[in-house]
Order: sequence, then structure tokens, then C-alpha cells
Amino acid sequence: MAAKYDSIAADLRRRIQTGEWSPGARLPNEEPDLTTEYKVSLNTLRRALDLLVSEGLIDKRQGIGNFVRPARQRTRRTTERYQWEKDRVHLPESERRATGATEQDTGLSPADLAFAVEYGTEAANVELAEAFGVAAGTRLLRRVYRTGKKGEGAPLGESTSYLLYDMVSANPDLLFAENEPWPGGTMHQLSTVGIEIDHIVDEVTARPPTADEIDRLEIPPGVAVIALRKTSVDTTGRVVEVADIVWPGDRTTLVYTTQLKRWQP
Amino acid sequence: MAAKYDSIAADLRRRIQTGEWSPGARLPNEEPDLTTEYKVSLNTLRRALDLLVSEGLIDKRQGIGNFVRPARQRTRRTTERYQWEKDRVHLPESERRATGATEQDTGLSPADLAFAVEYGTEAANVELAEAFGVAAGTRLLRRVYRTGKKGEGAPLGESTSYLLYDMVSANPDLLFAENEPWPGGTMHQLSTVGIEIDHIVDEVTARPPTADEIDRLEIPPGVAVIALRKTSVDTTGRVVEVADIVWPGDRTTLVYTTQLKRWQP
DNA sequence: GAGTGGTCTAGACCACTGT
DNA sequence: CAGTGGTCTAGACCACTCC
Repeated sequence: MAAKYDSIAADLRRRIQTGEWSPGARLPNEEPDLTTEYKVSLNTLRRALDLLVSEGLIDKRQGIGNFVRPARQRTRRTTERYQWEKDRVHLPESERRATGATEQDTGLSPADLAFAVEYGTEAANVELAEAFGVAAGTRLLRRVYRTGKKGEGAPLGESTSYLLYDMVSANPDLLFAENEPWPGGTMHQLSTVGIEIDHIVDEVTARPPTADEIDRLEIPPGVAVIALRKTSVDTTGRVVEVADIVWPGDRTTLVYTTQLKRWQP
Repeated sequence: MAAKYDSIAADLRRRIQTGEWSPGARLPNEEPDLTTEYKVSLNTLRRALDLLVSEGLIDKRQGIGNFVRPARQRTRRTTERYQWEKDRVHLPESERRATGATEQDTGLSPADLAFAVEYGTEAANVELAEAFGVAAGTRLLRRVYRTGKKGEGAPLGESTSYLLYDMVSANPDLLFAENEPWPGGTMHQLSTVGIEIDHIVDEVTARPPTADEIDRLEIPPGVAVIALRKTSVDTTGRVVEVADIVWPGDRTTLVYTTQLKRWQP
């Protein structure tokens, strides 16, 4: 015999999916409307609603009500993007300025894209020092990028990029957020200090969001995030950028294509 | 002011991480031990424990107790694996038999690896038919693989592979689970009916586990799974295999390396 | 201030596990 | 059967949002 909260969740799921409440619409009050309708206590009803929250079906807003979660902008990030970024570096600035990598991933036009960036410096902790192959404490330039769709409160994702400060300070323009968005992106920025990327390693995991990410990305507690550690290696074998990128798992797809060598005929 | 259940969860987290209870050890009873210690009601205490479950820190076993979750075997699956699989197809059977792809990912020896497979046929639903580019209802060979570490109850992951039945039935050996594990794996199986893989597309998302996956992979509710749709395309451009692979998000890392073309000097 | 969701309590009874 | 976690209730009070 299924638990009451399970049956209620299943019924609410069905009512949402059949469109009884359209996306963005407010659900009936927990108390007294839904508790009366389902003849359960408030605790039991809220347990059912918690399930729907963890599935990303509804949003709870304290003091306001519960809402059917509208479908959000999805991100589809393909591996071709890296070669695309690299090819773009040698285009004239006007072409580089026209569109960025995030537009590629989302299909959004530059006008619909919301963009925010913060620059800062920090000393490398043990983990980052190991990723770069430098001593702990080495000065790093940390840049945090948040991109999203205008009108949607939450960003689509958040990227924290680390560069070796002494490596990029050869071009002081690279040290200030005022120069963002930089036409041609990080690969072009690095090219101004003589760096060419040879290959990029992506390490992908899924995990529960941290409390911070729940706030900033508006991820319902219980929905997972995809966490990507991107390591860029230049043509001399040096690690030149380490970036940690986080997306809501339920609206992000990463696409990787592996080309295989032909067997000899 | 943090909620009580949050503070209690933070304290229990700390006590687990400092080793007050070692992995596998049983926690004190919810009632009366922990409720008395933290001076809260049972509901509040259980809410704190639910947080730890969703973080994968503890296991709850009804009728027995709560246990510190032991660290599990991790999987690290690299993109080089596909070329490795392809190169192996033309090795003599003795070498192909010696080790398989999962050993590569996990670092386990063949002796430590638990392996189970089920074969069946089904009619392609709309979604699979589209992936293959065939008509809905086309007969498919469905193969479900579960691999894990001997002694750990739960598999490390579960892979559901679909092949076009009429394509592989040219070699009847490919239709029966009794021939598994097949030395050289799927790429070798396909080579016996004249198929060479040209490239593979991986699409990665994260999502909450289904009720089934919670049981079979022993994923704590609230911990995410990584879901990978792997599409193999042969040298004539045909989609020849579609596989849906699911791993627990908290102990799987996927690694993808992208080699970029050099700029001209 | 009215109305909403968020937290917490005390206590009852059920379901599962091992002896 | 005893002991454990699982579900559920009724009611109290707090915190946030909007008018």
C-alpha cells in the first residue's frame, strides 16, 4: 500500500501534466484548500509537495504560494564548441564581437542573453595548485561568469575560471572586468599573451547543489547539478586555465563526439 | 537563525567526517538516543537525517538502524576508452578475453568484477525509432548490462544497449546472453556482421533517479544519477547502437579530451 | 495586518527485521 | 516478540510578502 504522500504527489503530478494548472500558475493553498481536498494533515501534504519540488515540477515561494515551474531555457553544450572558439580567435574583432560561445550553446540571441562577470585574485589552494602544477599559494586571477536568459531570474550556469596571474599580467587589459565581454573570449585573451591551446580535458560529475548554488542558480533542493572541471593545456604542455562550471542538471545536456580511427582495409 | 534540523545535520556531518562513527558503523537510535541528545522531536531529527541521506552520507535501513555510508568504488570513464575498444577488435581472442572496458574504467581486476546481462527484444518506441532513424515498431535487440564490484551489493552502473535486430541477426551468436561476456565487447560483436564504428556521440545529463534505479543501483533518494545516451554511428553513416547508461552521480567521473587543431605558424 | 508558506512538537500507530 | 525506522495527525508559533 503506497504512502498517502506518494499518492498525493502522483495525483498532483498528473494534474500538472494534464495542464489543469498551466506553467507559472499558482496551486491552491496548502491550508486549507489542498489539505481539505486530500483529507490529510498539513505535514503529509507538504511532504508530497517536497517530492514535486525535488523533481523540479513546482516552485515554493514563502509568503506567496506554490507555482507550477515553467519550462526553462535549456543548454546543449557540444564539444565542437572548443574548436569553434579556437577558430574564431583569428577573425577580425567585428566578427568576434558579434556572438559568443554561450549563444552557441543556448540558441539565444545576444539581445536575450544576460551576462555578468566578477574578477578577483586569490592564492591557489592545494587542489588548484595541483591542477596547475604550481606551488600552493601561487597568485591566481579568478573570474566568475554568470550567463542566463533575460527575464529569467536565475542564470543558466556559473563558470569560475582560474588563470595564473603572472602569466596573464603581461597584458594588463586582461586583469579587469571592465573589458568583458571580451570579443573572442578566453582563447583570444590568452592569445594576446602568446598562448595557444592544444587540448582541453573535461571531467564531468553530478552532485547535489551546495546551499550557495541553490540560491544563485535557483536550483530546487534535491535537483542535481552537473559539475564540469575544464582544464586547458597549451602547446607547450602547460596547464593555462582551470575552470569549474556548474549547471542545473535538469536543463543541461553536454554532447561529446569521439571520432575513431579507421581500420586499415 | 538556522533551522534546528540544519544545525543538527551540520553537527552529524561533522561527527561523521571526524570519524566519530567509522564507515559502516551504526548511528545511535533516532529515538530515544538522538532526540534526547539534541533535545528535539522525532520529526525534526528525521528531517536532519533526511538531509544526510540526500547527500549520500548515511544509509537508512528500516527495522535495523542508520549507518555511515562506506566510500564506494568510483568509476572514471575516459574518452580514450572508445579508441581502445576499437583497437582491440583485431587482437587475437586470447588477448580480447583477458580484460574488458569496465576494468579500464574502474581499475578493478577481472576477478573483482561482477557482471550480469539480460537479452530481450522489443519494438522501437517513437524516441528510439528517431534515434536510429527507423520506423517506430522496428524490432530491436535490447541488452541490459550491470557491472559492479564483487561484495558490493549494488552495481556501479547499468547500461541498456539497443541494436537493430535485423542487422545483428546475420550472426545468430549475437542474439543470446549465453555468449556474454563477449571477448572484445560490442565493437567486436558488430564487426562480425561487417560493421565498423566511425564515431560515437555521448549526450550527458543529470537527473533524479527513478524509483527503479533507487532500488537497483542503491542510490539514496535525492542523490542524482548521470545519464548518458551513447549513439554509435558506423562508417556508412548509419546509427548502429543506441545505449542508455546510468551511474550514481556521486561516484562517477566522465572524462572527455578535446584535441584542437594547431594555428598555422 | 492579513495571508501565505516554514518549523517544530507530542503522541499515535504501522511496517520491517532479527531473535 | 522486541526493537527499529516509517507514516500520519492536530495544533502551535515563526518568517516572509504584499497591501
